Amino acid sequence: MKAQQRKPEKRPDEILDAATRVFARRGFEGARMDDVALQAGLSKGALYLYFSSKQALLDAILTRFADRFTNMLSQEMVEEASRSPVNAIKMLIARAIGLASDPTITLVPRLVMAEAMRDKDIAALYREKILDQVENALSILLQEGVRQGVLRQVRAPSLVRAIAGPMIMHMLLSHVFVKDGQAGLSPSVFEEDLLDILLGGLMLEPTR
Amino acid sequence: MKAQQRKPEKRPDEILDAATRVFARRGFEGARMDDVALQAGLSKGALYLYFSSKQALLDAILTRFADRFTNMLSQEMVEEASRSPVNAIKMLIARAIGLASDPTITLVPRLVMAEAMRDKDIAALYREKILDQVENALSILLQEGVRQGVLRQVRAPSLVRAIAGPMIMHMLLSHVFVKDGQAGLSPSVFEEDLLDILLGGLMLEPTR
DNA sequence: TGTAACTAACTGACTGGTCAGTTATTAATA
DNA sequence: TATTAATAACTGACCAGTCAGTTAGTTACA
Repeated sequence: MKAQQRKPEKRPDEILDAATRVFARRGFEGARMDDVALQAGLSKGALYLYFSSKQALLDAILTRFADRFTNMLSQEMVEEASRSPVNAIKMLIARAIGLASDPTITLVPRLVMAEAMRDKDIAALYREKILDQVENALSILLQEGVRQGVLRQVRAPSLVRAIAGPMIMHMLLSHVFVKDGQAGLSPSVFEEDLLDILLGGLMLEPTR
Repeated sequence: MKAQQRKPEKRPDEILDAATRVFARRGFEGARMDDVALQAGLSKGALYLYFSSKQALLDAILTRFADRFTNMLSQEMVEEASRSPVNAIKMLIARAIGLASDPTITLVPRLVMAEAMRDKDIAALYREKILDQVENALSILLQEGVRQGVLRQVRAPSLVRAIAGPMIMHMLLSHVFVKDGQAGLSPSVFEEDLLDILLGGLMLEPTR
C-alpha cells in the first residue's frame, strides 16, 4: 500500500515503530535512515517532514516509551500494597516477568541499555523517567511491609537491584544472549523459582 | 614518550586497553580508529600493523577478557563448595560485587552488553565463554547445597538470574545510570542486604 | 458533473563531511 | 646497511540531511 493512501496522522507512530525496530537491531549509530524509511514504508525525505533529525527520532522513542511505562505500574498495585505488601510484590514480579519475556516490549529497554553507555543524556532520561519510578514504587511497598512486620528491613536501592536485576537478566538471556536450539526458561517456571528465592530465601534453615 | 621508545612487544595489550576505553565510551560503531590510536599513543596506520581491522580489535578485546575471567572464578571457591555451599555463595557474591563496583573492570561487560544487542556473534561468544561458565559454577554449588539439605531446590537458570541479575543491575546503576551529585550504594552495604535477601528471603515469617 | 487551481504528502538524486583502511615515506636500531 | 616500527597523507565507500520536482487528493466554480 502506497504511503499516500494511508492515514497521514498515524505517520509519527508508524515511523517511531519502524525506528525502534531498526535502532534495536543495528544500534543507533549503525542504523541507516534509509532503512528506517523502508521499514516505515516511506522515503527518507518524508521522515524529515515528521522528525527533524536522527537524534530527534531516538528522543521521541524514549519519551513515548516512558509515557507508556508510567501506565504499566498500575494503580491497582499501589492499592494492594497497603493491604498485603507481599501480594503486591508477587503481582509486581509476575507482571514484570511477563513484560521481560516479550521480545517486542523489551525492544526499547534493550535499545536504551545499549545507547545509555555512550550517551549521558539518554542515561539520565531513563534514570529519571523509568528507574526512579521503579525505585519509588518498591520503596513504598517495602516501607509498608516493614511497618506491618512482614518484610525484612533492607535499603531500597538494594531491593531495586535484587528485584529488577533478575528481570534484566531474564530479558538478556531470553532475547540477547540466546542459547540457540534450546528452549529458554519459561516465564511461569522462572516466576515460581524467583518468588521462592526472593520471598523465602535460598537457605532452607536460615541461621542469620 | 615517543612511540618508538616504548617496548614494541607490549603494543598489542596497550592497543587493546586503549580500544576498550574508546569503544566503551563511544560504542563500537561510534568509536573512531584515530581516537584509539591517539589513546594508544600511536598513529592510526600503526594499529593496522597489530590488528587487521576494527572488528578484529573488538574480537581480541572479548577474547582477552574471557581468558582473564576464567581465572576469576577461582579454584578456591570450587573447593569451598563441597565444604559449605552457603559459604561459597557468600564468597562468590562478595567477589562479584567487588568486580561490579569497579568502573575499569566493568568496561568490557558494559561494552559487550551494548554490542551483543546488534551482533549475534558477540552475543554467542560471551554466552559461551562467560555466561555458561557462571551457570555451570552456580549449578555445581546448587547441586551440592541441595544434596547437603541446606539449599532450596530451584532450577539453575533461575538461580543465575537471581544472583547475576543483581550484579548487572548494580553495575548499571553504579556506572551507567548514575544519579549525579549523589553517592551510589556502597558495595559493603549492598553485600549485606543482598545476602539477607537471597539467603534468608524477604519475608520475615515465610509461609510458603 | 467536469475541470481548473491549489496544496499536503511524498520522492529520490545529490552534497558535504566522515572515517576505515592503504600506501609512500621517514625514523630508529641492530 | 638491512630490517623493523611508525607516520602522515591519501582514497573510496558510506550516509545524514537537503531540496527541486512529482503525485494524489481537495476545494472552487461554471
